[in-house]
Amino acid sequence: MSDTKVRNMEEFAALSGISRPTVSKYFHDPSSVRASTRARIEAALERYDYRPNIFAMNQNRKLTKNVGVVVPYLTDPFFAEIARCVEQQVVAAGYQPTLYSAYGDPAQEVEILDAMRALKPAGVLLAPLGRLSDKAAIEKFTKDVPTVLFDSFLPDTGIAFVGSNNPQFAKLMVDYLCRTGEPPCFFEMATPANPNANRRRQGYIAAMEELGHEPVIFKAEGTGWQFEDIGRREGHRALTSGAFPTNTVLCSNDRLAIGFLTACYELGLRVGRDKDSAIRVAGQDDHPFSRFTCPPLTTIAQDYESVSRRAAATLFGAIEAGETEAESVFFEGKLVMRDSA
Amino acid sequence: MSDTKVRNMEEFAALSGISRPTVSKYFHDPSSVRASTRARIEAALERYDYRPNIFAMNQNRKLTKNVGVVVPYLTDPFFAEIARCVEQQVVAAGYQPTLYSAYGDPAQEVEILDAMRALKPAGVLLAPLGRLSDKAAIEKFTKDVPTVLFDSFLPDTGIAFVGSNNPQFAKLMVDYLCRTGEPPCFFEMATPANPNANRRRQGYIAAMEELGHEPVIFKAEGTGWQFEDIGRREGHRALTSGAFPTNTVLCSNDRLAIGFLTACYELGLRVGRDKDSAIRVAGQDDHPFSRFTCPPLTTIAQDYESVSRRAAATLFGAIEAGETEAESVFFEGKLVMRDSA
DNA sequence: ATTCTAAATTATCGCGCGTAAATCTTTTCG
DNA sequence: CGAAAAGATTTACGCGCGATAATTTAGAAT
Repeated sequence: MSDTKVRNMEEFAALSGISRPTVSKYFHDPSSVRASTRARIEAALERYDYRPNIFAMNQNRKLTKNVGVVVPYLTDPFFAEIARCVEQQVVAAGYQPTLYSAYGDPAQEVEILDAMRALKPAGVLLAPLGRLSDKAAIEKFTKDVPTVLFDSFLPDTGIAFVGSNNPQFAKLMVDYLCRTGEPPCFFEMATPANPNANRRRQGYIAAMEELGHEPVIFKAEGTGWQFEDIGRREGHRALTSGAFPTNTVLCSNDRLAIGFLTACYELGLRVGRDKDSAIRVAGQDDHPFSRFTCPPLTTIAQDYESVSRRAAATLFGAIEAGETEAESVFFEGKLVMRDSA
Repeated sequence: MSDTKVRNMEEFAALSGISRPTVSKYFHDPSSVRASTRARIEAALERYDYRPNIFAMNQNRKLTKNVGVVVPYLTDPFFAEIARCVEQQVVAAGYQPTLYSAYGDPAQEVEILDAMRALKPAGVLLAPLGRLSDKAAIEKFTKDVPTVLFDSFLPDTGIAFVGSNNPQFAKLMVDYLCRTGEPPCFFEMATPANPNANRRRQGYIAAMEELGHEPVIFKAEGTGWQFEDIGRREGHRALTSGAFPTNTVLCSNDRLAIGFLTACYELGLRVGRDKDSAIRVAGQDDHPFSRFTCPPLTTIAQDYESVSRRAAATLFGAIEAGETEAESVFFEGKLVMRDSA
């Protein structure tokens, strides 16, 4: 690579012996120029290290190659993991992802969308906060920018929704737990921010009734995104107040379960499915850390890979075909048996 | 807000009764215009909802108000947490953060820096991958873009480094462990990606020798960023092979410790500092999850808040003053006593 | 060799804003 | 009240690229 600094496309075009409009076409779509000219441009690209000015490029383009990825809370390893998968898909499709986190704040979620509008993204993959989201603002945004929702469903919003079949999660786990021991009690947050929690509760109730058991639900007090804290504190309260008529607890999600396991430990309760154990604990999500809890957590695995793959595919399908609606998908969960239940 | 759509600054300037260059000045720095004109502009802003085109803005600006934040691996809650703090600081300073993760890949780290160069950021807060980083590429980048390094030190690179005093971490913990029981063995990765690990090892050795104990180091095999996996697998190996002459293990970081705790659990070893326990385990970092391990992990807390605050302050100080060098800072860690040691 | 067509070239405009110089206006303060 | 200073305005140009129309060229097919 030469040390010559190329200032703009004009100059680069001259150096490569190709006219500027053709070079412009090349950068917009390399396959749109003849193979021989393409080779010459790429040869010059090797020598002179020129890159078009993105600001000048995007100024006159209706849409950029940017794709926004928005998650509710990036310090939650679950969202960090799914964001990673989604970003990977976006890159594979030839777009450039930009990652945003609302950090649990609905106002910040709206700000992110506002800022993104100015960036003219080709599309957005959005996992909304859920109950606290400014639904009107989000719906309005999705009318301006092609958006696929994932993880957290909002009605009548965006091109499509891609997520998990949450009622099935709970049913799967209830069936397993009843098959192998006492029927589970349900441990969830009193006011869950995420609508998936409601579907899991409903799935739990339905599954229990189907098997002829009385559903028992403990509602953990507390708000915010410090789920482990809540699981621990309210786990103490539930366990010491005898809130559970059976020896089995199904937590609404793994983070609650992780806190609940801490509470069990601190109360000297041995957790597991063997005879010596006092209690069985299960979660839902297959959180990256659930393999390392003590004991490792039995849970329902979300299909991160399929969700992100499908969400991205739906978005790019819509962008390229110009469709404004597509079919929503709910992926099944898989039971992951570990030692906690 | 009127429904009139304002297309550009020209039009907005006309609507607000101010000349375009003055409006331009206002957007660049609202305090640079007279209070009365500022009021008129802001009144018009209320009515007409105009926002300057960022692409056109940045095209002719040498520097933007963007600040890049780069971390090695965002699905590591430690980096997610520090990224959150850093982003907060950047926003507070009136800049717009953009978050990137190299996901452990040096090539991707370089790509991120390359892409960022094109975005003309005012500055960058960079936590390098460490040993695997393309140091030459990073050093070159820091010569073009004001960059403050954090977490992971690289010599002669950037404006300054802001991180933790890692040797002190180990010393603090060794002192505590020796004071309250048997001297610790050190459990670390054989080929750590992060240079902090080396300083922690050195700190361990120095502290042990100072107290007249023989340092014992177990090197866990394995590469990559799945530290918990490595801690668990190699923990099994270490424990079953009798690699630890004492009943106390200091892990190089909390993620290794979390995996190590799982190994202990699976081997039926009771972890803790009471008489009934077979082994004491300690970590370093105060990882967000270390409060919820079973037992909760005794560790050294990194001062996330101070590190991010200082890193941001150093960067903005340099940007505004145009300095190219500043003093590096190493924050002390604090002992967090929990039940594991 | 001729013809046809796809591709490249030339020429030119426009995007929305930054920026500079010169001029005009307002505020400040002695 | 007047002069100096600070701020606003006008005018004009430039940034780097997208996009278009008219023209020329190259490559493939006949």
